[in-house]
Amino acid sequence: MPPKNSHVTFQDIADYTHFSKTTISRYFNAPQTLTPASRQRIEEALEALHYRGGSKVGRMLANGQTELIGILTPQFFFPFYSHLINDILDTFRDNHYKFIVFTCNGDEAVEQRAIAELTAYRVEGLLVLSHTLPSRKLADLKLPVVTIERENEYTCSVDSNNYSGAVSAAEKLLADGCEVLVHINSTEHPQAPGMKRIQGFQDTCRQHGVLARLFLHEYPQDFALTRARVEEVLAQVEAEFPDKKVGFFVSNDTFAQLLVNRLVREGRQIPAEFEVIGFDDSPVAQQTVVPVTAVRQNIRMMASTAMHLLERQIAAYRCGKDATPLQHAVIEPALIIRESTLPS
Amino acid sequence: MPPKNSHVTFQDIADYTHFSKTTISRYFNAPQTLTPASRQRIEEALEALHYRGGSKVGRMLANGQTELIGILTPQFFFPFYSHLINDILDTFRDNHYKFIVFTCNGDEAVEQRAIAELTAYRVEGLLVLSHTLPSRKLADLKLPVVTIERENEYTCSVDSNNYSGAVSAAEKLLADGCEVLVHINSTEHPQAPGMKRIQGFQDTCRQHGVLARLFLHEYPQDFALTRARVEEVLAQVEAEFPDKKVGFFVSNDTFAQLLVNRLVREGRQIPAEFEVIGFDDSPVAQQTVVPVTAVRQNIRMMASTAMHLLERQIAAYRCGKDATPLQHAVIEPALIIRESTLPS
DNA sequence: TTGTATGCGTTATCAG
DNA sequence: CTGATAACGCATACAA
Repeated sequence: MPPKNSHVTFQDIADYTHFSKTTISRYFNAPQTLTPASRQRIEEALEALHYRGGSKVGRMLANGQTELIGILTPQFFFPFYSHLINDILDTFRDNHYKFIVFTCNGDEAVEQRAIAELTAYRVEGLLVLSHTLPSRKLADLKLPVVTIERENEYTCSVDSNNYSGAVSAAEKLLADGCEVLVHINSTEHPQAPGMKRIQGFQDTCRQHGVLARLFLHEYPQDFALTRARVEEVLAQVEAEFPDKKVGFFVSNDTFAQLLVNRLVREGRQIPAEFEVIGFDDSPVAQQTVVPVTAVRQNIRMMASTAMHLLERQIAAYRCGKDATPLQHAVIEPALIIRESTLPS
Repeated sequence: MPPKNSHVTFQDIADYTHFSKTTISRYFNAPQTLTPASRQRIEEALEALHYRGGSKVGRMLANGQTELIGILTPQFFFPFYSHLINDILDTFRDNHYKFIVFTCNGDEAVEQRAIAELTAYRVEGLLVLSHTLPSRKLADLKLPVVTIERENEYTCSVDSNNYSGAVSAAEKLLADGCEVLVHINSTEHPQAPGMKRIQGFQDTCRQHGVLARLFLHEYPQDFALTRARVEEVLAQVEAEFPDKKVGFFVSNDTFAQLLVNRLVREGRQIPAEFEVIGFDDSPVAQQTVVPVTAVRQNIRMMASTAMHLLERQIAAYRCGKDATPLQHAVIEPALIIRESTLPS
């Protein structure tokens, strides 16, 4: 009988049943190879010993499979991150992988420590949403890695089709008769997938011969700054384009919401005088006074695609290969029409 | 020289330096006990072998300390959960604990599986935000556990002071001259800490001799339902209390936001005709057309308190005790005044 | 179908 | 200050 507060091991079960611990191991990993009678005997023992499951630690050491995946994310405050990670963690339902999660918050030192820990725990793969480390460094880890919506030159990746998202937004604004198109975005890493929104926006405007006005700025660190930024942009736009119907394509929903709030409080008509389209389609988009038309990222699809790409790599690694061909998945977003633009 | 794609072990370093692996272990765990010369020699070896850190798996098996903590949460869609978990994960900066996270989504089977996995990985403690399992069951695990904002009879816990939060909200509405106070809440588990908001609200109204009107309903599963619920409540209130200044105390910010949006779109004056106070103070509260006064949960404090309580228990367990006295921490929230009530 | 022997990478104990 | 040896809990190749 094992000590009270400790865990029941295969050895304990073996002693109780007078089998060897090998047989006990087989009971769990290949039950077919035991006689029904033996199985029965072991089952009784499990009952008697109050067996609550074996130790993965021993298993990990013995066969090297940890069933652990590491997630590196900046933080959970943007709905995009929390929703994506939510959907990734949900794959546990049909999948045996467990996730160790780190918030790195743009701090490279923390990210390095996190990676060191993850390799120490022998995680079988990495899902990287944070963008402080170049993909080159990630590739050096010689570990299955999938990066999501970030610079991805040397790693497998999943991104939204930011370009086509921007095109569909711009085309909607044009179709609704906007005379000037304004795009508000933040300047990030030049290779960030989100930068393609600028390209898609500009290309579409050029193609239609309509004026494209860009407002690029650094990502506002707090809410007051974002608010100030909205004021600046609006003042500028009203000065530059009085009496024109302006269509705003904004790089995130929070910004779109602030814009809508501001316009509504000034008594401007949406979508008659102004139209607004956001990006992400986070919950705020539908909760705004005037619900906001937005480019919806297919987050669920991004999560499952990322897991598939990672599993593929993990399988390859188990077969001894230490590099798989780079695959870059691009997920199509959808334009969700709400009241901040004309009905479709 | 170890094989190319494999990990460098203490044995490899020992072979290279002609020390024993015991000495290598000591180099990492008690460097003071080595001569500077030996340290030097080992450092050179680490360099030469491109050592990238040892295996926690071996360490786990040898000394039983996994430095792993399990988190069980319903999901990440409510800002309360994602923010709280964000702040918990952030403790990694000053702390050596790593977190395995599960989203259980109210599914008891999933939660059981998750717990089985977590014990299999020999996590040293559990942080439980999900509320499908009674605290009695959690206590049976004979593992350090802290429950957060949920039924907590048999476990250590951290809650917001829901009662005092409700009192301060009700008092603010009364001080602002509201003639009728309406509280909208959802019916949860009767022992859920959030239920104390109802109590605090009612007690305050009774004390001031003001009518307290309660709207309790099941938690709306989707956004359309929430919206419909807002309509019903508003219709009812306008029918029951025409020409009265009504103060709403609402159990979450999203609901408060919808209420505010609805009132604004109907041209009602806030805070002249109606006042609204939300709960949580999630980002939506300040992003609404009329920024919403809200009871702010001190999430950062809740996170750090939870970790402290858990560490205390873990320390006790390491000393062989298998039960620590139950501690229930209660964190004081703060009323954040915004434009949906009169200025303070 | 079952058992024996060995190894996984680290720490702990006890000697030297 | 350093080393030999035995654990930790499980899986696997090989033997019976």
